[in-house]
Amino acid sequence: MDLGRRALDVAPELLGCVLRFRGVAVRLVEVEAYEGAEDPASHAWRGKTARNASMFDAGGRIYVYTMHGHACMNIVCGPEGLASAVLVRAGEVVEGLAEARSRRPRVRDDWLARGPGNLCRSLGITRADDGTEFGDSGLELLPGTPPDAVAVGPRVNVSRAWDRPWRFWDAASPAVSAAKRHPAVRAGSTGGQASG
DNA sequence: AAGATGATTGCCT
DNA sequence: GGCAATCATCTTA
Repeated sequence: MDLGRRALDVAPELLGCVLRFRGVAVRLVEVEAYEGAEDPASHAWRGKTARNASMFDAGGRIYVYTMHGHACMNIVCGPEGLASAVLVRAGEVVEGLAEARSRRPRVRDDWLARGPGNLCRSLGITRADDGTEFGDSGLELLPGTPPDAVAVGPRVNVSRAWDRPWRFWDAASPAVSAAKRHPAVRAGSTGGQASG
């Protein structure tokens, strides 16, 4: 995966890829692109701050922020200074199931990494991991099985630029979050209906 | 130093 | 579907 390109190009290709960290690996099934200064919904829209600094680094590391007490992670893309990143919203646990279960008790396996906060909890990612580079601390991004059908639609819970269809998800995955709130505006190869 | 905000979750109706 | 919980970060004074 070439993370030197902008997030909008990288995001759909990340679907199906496997993210491994701290004994748990997830197959990515839902992502959103955020395009820095040109994107009013991005944390980087108003420039660099102490919180989003790692977003401005060159692609190949993660940006982790906390929101309402939950951690959320982005895969930073593009050249240094662009602040282009892909929010990882959901995945399916494919490795370290016992470990993931212990971090999220009383949740069905399909939903262990459903939602950005839940995915980070399953992987053991916290704000302290902000800026970690792929290859460091056991953080890995591996090729995997791409979805049969990729659905595209507006991003979830953003108050600005809500109409940009920059959310991509595996139309067949039960781990995709919040599909009810926004309809798909376009669908991939098999034309799958995404929300359920 | 205090108040508003937000790329969320989970429980209640 | 609606809303309260909960908190780091940013804005404003």
